[in-house]
Amino acid sequence: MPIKKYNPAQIEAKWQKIWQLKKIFNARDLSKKEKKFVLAEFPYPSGAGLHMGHLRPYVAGDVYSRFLRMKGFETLYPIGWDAFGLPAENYALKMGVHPSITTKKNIANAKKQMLSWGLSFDWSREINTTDPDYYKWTQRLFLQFYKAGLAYEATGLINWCPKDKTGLANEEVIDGRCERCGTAVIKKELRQWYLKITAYAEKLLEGLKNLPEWPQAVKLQQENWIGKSVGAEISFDVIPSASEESLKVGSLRDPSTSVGMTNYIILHGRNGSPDSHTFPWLRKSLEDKGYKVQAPALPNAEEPDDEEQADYVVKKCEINENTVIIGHSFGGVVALRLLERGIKLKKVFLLCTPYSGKFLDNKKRASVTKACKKGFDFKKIKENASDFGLLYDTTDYVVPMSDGESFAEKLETNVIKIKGAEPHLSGLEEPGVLKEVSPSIEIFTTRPDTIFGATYMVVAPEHPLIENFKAQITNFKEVRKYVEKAKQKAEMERTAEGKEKTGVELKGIKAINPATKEEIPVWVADYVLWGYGTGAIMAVPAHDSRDFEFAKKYHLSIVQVVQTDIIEAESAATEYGIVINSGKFNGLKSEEAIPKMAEEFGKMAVQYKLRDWVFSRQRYWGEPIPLIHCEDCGVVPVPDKDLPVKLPNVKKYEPTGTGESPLANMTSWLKTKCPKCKKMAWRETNTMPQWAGSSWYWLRYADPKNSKKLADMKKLKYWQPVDVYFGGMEHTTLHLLYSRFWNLFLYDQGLVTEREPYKKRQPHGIVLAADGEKMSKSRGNVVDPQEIVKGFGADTLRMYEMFLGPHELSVSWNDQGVVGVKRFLDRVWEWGNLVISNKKQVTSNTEKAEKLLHRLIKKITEDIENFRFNTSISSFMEFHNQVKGETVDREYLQVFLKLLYPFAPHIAEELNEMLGGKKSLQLEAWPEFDPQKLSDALTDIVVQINGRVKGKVRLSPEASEDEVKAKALELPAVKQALVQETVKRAIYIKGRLINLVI
RNA sequence: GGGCGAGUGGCGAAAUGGCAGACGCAAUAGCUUUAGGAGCUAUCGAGAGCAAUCUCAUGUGGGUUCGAGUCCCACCUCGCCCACCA
Repeated sequence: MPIKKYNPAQIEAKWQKIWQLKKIFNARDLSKKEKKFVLAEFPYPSGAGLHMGHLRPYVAGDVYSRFLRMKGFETLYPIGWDAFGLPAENYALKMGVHPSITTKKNIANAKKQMLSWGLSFDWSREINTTDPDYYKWTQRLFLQFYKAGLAYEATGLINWCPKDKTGLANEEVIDGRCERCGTAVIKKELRQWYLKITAYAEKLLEGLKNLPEWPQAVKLQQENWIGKSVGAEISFDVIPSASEESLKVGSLRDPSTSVGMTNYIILHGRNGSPDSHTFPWLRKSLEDKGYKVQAPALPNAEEPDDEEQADYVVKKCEINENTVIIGHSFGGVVALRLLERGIKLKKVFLLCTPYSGKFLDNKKRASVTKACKKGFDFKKIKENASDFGLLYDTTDYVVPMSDGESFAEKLETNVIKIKGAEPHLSGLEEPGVLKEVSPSIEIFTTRPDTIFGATYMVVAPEHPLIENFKAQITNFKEVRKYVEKAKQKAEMERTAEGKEKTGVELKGIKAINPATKEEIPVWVADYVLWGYGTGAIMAVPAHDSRDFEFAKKYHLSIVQVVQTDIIEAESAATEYGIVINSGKFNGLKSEEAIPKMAEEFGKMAVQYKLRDWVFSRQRYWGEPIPLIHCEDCGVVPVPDKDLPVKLPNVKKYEPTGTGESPLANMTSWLKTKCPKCKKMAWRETNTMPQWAGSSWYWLRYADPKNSKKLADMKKLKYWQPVDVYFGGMEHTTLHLLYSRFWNLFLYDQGLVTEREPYKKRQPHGIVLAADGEKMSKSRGNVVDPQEIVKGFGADTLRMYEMFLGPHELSVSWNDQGVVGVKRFLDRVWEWGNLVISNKKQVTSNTEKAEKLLHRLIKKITEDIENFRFNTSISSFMEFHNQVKGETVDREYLQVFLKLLYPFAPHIAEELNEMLGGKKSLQLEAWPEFDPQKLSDALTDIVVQINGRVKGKVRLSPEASEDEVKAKALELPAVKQALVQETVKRAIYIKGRLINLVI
């Protein structure tokens, strides 16, 4: 009987249709069976279609899912489309086709490709991030962040891609370039929405410890990205340095001659005077630091009138733009009245200043209450002072902390809570207050043990100290020039390797090293980064190589304070050692000195490299941020009932490049009503980044059509977490980090049942072209998977893709290699047909065939469980090479087809049907092996002499050492070796090997 | 500069510390075919030898072990990630 030719095109189309019709891959919610959730990263549907790189995780997930279903698990293997993003929009710009249209077309094409590969997705759960029914929930979750205080708007220097004309998150900048288009990223000062991922830095780090099934490399990469450092925060006082002139007359510092420098006015409160409370001490302390201080005795201190006292201050005190007012209690009210009058001040400190006019002790203070009831004109107040400091006492029993919080809200700042020496900050000495009111530079260091060696300080060019001390810095012109230049430089330039360090000293001010009490110079240099730590450092040139390099160049002093084993003449000694030249700390080891010195001079603190996530994009094709700006109510979230905020159809999606979204031109969409006060208001015009929709998508698969919730809680509980997540290494510090963050947050909000979303992460290597280079259009080395399907069939494509190499390693595609797999499938087809068409019913299999089959079951099962697909394919080939001469029955063939099914499902189904199988192999149980049938009665045991193979003896694998040894000694090669030697020792590995030591 | 990973035939690669190179590609010879292709059979790390066989071989150099591609140390090369991160 002629054998029908193997025709992959025909049988593949046939089975793909049957699978779809019977919906056999659809997962059942809340099934009694144990569940498995297999996930592969959903694709961005680009115009070029899916490529070889997509195939790898999808086929791996498919093999695994088909295997799990046969193993009896309720298996969910879903798919969807991550369809918002720049390429669709850029294409739209070029061709004038709306992104929704190109996206639709691309999805249809990608889906066709996936179906042609025979992937067993549950298509009933298909999702699309650009579908309003989906992004309604993306918006809703954003508001959840907003309401929890984890989404905030702030102006800052952000990464900006000049080509894509949008802001970028830190994670989207790869080697100083835009992750999407490769353009060098610049820094731009912009008002942006941020998600406070830093609030989850510790949780993201901690969570990694509970992910034993994640590859170490992925965990390490996330750990490094979060970048936790433990060290100390230490404050260095800043003082005006002696001017040239004052030096001439011999006095160190004469405050009266320092024109334009910071000066202080202390305003006492009700029932106070310049000589009461902490004021004399505070005054002396500030004067000791070199500042001019005025402290008027205000009129009618017993029952004060705010306006009268303000008049008095104007009359009696010298006030200019560099004046800092410290207003204690009612004195703070007076300071605010000055600002209301249009008097410009540098900074105002409110110390326990009343706001409500109500007191915790319920006593009446009529004059104070009266003044408070008048209210404050905060608009004017904010206009006239550049900065505020709100210091409130946690032990105060008169003025409530809520008064401080009210001021904080109106003045858009935070309350600094201090435990006073006496309640209401009225002790004779209040060091907490002094620390806050006197200018200082906060630094972070991991080496507080070297503080005695801090011989200068460096601030980043963006540090506000520079502007704050504008008046005192004598070489300000030079400084400003340096700062401007540094800000203009692209990040890449600034951090370029081997670049020589530059900087300018801030002449006219000095810092005081809190350990040595010495005055040290302050520099600005761009080797200190504004974005990390506090944007300022104490420089210890003896023990930090960067500081060393800088100190050498600018001839700054170098003081060694740690003795290390390694003697280094021309570089810094950065290792731990024994502390020296450090007073009472001498002799301590660095490890011991670090916590001790941190406590002495500051406090232990933790810093992370992770930055908050810049979450707004100035582009069209993304989820609109669901917020409304109202003149009276401020930022108001769109109420749930009005979600989704649909992306409007616009004619022009051209990015403006100004930092405004194209949506800003859509007046009709832009104008809306404030949900709170119903007055006219404006919509937020920024859209969300690419990564928003994918930050929660796996949750939606549990219940993709739910219109009431992002997913039903019971269904979530059944399906979560993802058991295996297939995806690329490139998402480690992008999607994978972001989605863990969202999930951890949603867990804290009680919206999901699992802390961590993915139990196991299975990364895959890149599929390279035959030349070992990345496949790319420009190189012309792209292999289109559809060409392989056309030429050889999907089963060949799938198996070859798996056969290329280990799943997690990069592999090179080799066109010639494909035929090897095709040949194998041809032979399987032929062999199958031979067994099926055998007229004489074979009733038993040969012993050898039995052994081969049970070994294969064991091997394939273990390989799939460990994602070693490449060796599975080898084993199939090896099996086939050995079994083809043996006689086997039909059941035997069926077991083989079950094993083959996850890898090459079409051919397996077809042969199974020809064999008389009535149902899909998917519904069959996975074969079990019989351990009894794995080995032969006799086996070859290797005989070695001194570890070198001399021969083999054929014995039972259960043979004893003596038996094996006796037989081994009979081998001619062994006899010959033993002519002049004797066996000193024998090592026997049961059933495998004997080594004779002579 | 820091972290992680990898170096095995002409190529992709395999090998719980136990026969290195399974499996596949390419190559060579033969059979088959009008030819090309495809298929089938055999050979296929290097060197020596008529041969049985022997010697050398897993980036380099040491070490541990009865025995090392595998474990340890140092070095070299490549890849990835981070990077003036205080």
